[in-house]
Amino acid sequence: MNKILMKHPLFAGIALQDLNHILSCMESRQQSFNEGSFIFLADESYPKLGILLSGKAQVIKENMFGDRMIIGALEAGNLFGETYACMGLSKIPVSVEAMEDCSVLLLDINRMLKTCSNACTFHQRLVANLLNIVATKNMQLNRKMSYITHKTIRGRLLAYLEDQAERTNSDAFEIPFNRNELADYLCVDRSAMSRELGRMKKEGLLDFSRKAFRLQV
Amino acid sequence: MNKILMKHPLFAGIALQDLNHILSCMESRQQSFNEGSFIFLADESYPKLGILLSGKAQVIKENMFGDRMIIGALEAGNLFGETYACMGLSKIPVSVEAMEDCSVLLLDINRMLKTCSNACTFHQRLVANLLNIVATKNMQLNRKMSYITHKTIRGRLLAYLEDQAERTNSDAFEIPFNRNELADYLCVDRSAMSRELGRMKKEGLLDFSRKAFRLQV
DNA sequence: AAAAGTATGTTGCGTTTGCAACAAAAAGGA
DNA sequence: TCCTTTTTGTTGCAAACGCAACATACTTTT
Repeated sequence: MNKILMKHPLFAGIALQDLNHILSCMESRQQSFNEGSFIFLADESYPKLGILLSGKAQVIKENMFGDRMIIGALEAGNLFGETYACMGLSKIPVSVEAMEDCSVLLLDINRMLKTCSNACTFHQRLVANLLNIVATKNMQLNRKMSYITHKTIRGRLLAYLEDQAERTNSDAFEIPFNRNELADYLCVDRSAMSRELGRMKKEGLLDFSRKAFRLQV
Repeated sequence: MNKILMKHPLFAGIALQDLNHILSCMESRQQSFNEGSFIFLADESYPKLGILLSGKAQVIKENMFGDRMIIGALEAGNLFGETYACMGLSKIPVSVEAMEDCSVLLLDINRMLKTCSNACTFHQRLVANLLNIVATKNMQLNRKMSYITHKTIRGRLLAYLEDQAERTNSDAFEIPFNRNELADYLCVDRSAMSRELGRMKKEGLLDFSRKAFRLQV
């Protein structure tokens, strides 16, 4: 458990001995869930900060008609529930189901925000880390949105690739996605994207091989 | 100034007299900017929490080639810079330019996160409010993303409208957008969207008049 | 009530896209 | 090295879409 927590951005900059102190001071609970059971139940559970320590889980939303939509997959090390906890909702609007036997660390956001009586200085760092995590997700979403806003596949590709070039300060760079993942990320059909990439290469806009790209200036 | 601040979600639940105390205790600065001057300069300014008190401004990003992209418009009451401040960046990656003479309140995130020496209890509320704001933006982005992920106009419309129905607990509801705004929000062409709405009405999927919609169950 | 302005709906056309099915190339395992 | 699996590229086709230009309906102003 400590291995996962020590590496987790939520506890960045916090030493091991302090971590244990914090966890007890925040009355965190480590809890196990059997495969198929619900870690959070939509419209019933009070939203908490969850860290999946082991196992796999899914975030699920059921609509009015009762059909379930999978919003996301969780694996060991993943943080979940933080958006709803930080929003201060009293009921969480999604469910989280254990797809394997799971071990979970649950933290109460209110305990996190209130400076504890023993003036534990790491609370401040913890809150700053949480803010950092939520803000970073925010920026990642904004970034993705700025690509997807473009209506054509070429527009999305150029927006994405030019951003990568800018962020690596180089016209040549490697992307972290394979074609399938990139197409998913940009919300387009893989084969159509492949076709467009081919066209762009033929037009001399760029060159690429697998994950290595080069933009022509 | 106090009128705007009192209504601002960042200071929700904080009384007027406490607000003034907080602002001084956080060493906030109220600053004026002439039209055309930069409130933040990309890659130079240290990111702060900004609240536009009066005037209008634009968030701008310049790419490698120097052409500027308008990321967003700001008007009185708007919060800006919070994402980058909360991420703990040392330089802000975008510029904010005053489009009119502007008055701005600037807050240092670090002062906000550190409990002040006089144990001002409202700091906690302030941080909770900030977390709430960032998390809420997060959820709004996620929501929009869940619509745009659909590849067809009809898919996006149904995702959006069904979500509205669910959130109002009714098949009949009013949307907050006109056609232009809705098309922009869903990243589709207005006329194509209008055409699709017409088709869906003819197929009996839904009915609508202006901003009033009804989904057929 | 008429005029001007804004919002919404309609339509034709060429392009882009998703989809499906297959081909080729690269990576990984035995 | 051979075989299997995965990844990437190709292509035909029908459907969906963006775009532009215009028509109609509703609002606001005077």
